Amino acid sequence: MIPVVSLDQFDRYVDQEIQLQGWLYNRRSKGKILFLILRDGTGIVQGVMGKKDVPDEVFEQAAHTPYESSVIVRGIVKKDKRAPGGFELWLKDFQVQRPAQPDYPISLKEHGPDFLLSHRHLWIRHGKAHATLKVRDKLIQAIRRYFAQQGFVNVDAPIFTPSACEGTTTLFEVDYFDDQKAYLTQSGQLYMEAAAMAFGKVYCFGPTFRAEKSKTRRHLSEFWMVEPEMAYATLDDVMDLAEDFVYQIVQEVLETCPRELELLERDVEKLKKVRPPFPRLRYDEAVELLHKKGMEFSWGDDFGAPHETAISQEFDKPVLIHRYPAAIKAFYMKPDPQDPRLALGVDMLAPEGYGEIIGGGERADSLEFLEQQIQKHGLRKEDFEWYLDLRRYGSVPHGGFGLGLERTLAWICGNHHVRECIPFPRMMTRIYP
RNA sequence: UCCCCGAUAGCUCAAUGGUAGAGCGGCUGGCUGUUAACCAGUAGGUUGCAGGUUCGAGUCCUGCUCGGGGAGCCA
Repeated sequence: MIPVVSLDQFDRYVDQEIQLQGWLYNRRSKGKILFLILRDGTGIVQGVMGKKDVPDEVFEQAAHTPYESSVIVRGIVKKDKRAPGGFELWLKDFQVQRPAQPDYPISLKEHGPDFLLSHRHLWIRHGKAHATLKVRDKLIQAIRRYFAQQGFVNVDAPIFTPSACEGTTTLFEVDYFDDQKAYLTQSGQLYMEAAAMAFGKVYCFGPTFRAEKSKTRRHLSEFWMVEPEMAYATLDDVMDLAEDFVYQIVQEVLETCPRELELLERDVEKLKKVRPPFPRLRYDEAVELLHKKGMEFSWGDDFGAPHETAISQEFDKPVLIHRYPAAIKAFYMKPDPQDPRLALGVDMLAPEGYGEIIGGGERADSLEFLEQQIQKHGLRKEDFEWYLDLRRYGSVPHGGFGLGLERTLAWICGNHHVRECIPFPRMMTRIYP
């Protein structure tokens, strides 16, 4: 019985005959010898077929099988220094499971973004798109492992929510529930605050939705966010967690994805520098830094993308910026006891201009203050009664943050655009495939 | 919503206002070590849509559609 072996197991089958179930990725013909590039989802290998090694009809068929036909081949695994992956497969048989049409659209040459995105369902078979999604899987595993090891309980937040978290303009409306509008969630945070009062340390991890009219390489309409929340935690605790968390997940990806990062041509030396401590700047200090660099900026404004890039360029690690003006932050942020103009919020900017990957902070724990804030922001108090209950029944200092998965992945992979960092991106201009 | 850029063969792109082109991919053939192989042949076009200027428009003008990049907003 000839074993069916996947490409990532080839090192255990050197000089043995195996079967490979996969697809024909590419072909080079040299007359009486065929080089058939095969992929099986776990990797790519060059199959070598000499005309004398197989019956004529098998050779003829292999020479003319269209790319991306599904094929089952039999051959001997050979170590070979010339092979990019270290192995070759000396073919003894080549069976076409189902021939592809001869007009497979994606070639190994360059394509434009519009074409590739319209063929995303096929594009994910190829090169960097494929490698990025593999890294995404490992990153997700690292995230879940980290929180499990730190004693966090996974408590997922709902996708449908009854009210806006902060303003209604960025929400997708859903018309289904009786008597009231519903929205797709833009954050699970408020629910995590409830969960933290029940379990201590919690996190949620799921899709979030923003109906922003944003067309930039940092924006998706649907993206994934992981949001830890801790009871009895201060802003410093939140910053410590964010720092250690980002350090650990980057380390794990470096360890588990060396081949993918190489294929992505990522300069891993830059990622290896991501070790604690990360620089921590007060908003005031960040503003000063911008002024020192000759940029115009008024105290009280929020940082735009050019400012974020300018700040992150000064460091070779992620940088934490904390204590923003309260006026530009969300209603639930706790004011700084040292200076009530400031809120105990923190953002983390990724290096190399990848922008904000984390936003969070310490939450307001006073019932009276939150009631004022809800009124000040023009929110409907009845929508937030459950949230206020958390302050009525055993309120404690607490906080957490949200990390955007695709932005983090774009940074780790060195990808230009977040749309390549999610299997099927949803953007303002794109809902297909 | 605003600003900038673009749309020509399946793909990536050329073409001074004067006959619509190349490379890749497809198809046919050649080659026993190719690495985005190479060589020869061949098929493939309503130049995004609608108007306008002109003897003549892929090219200039106007409007529209679609896409890309960015701003604002955000992760």
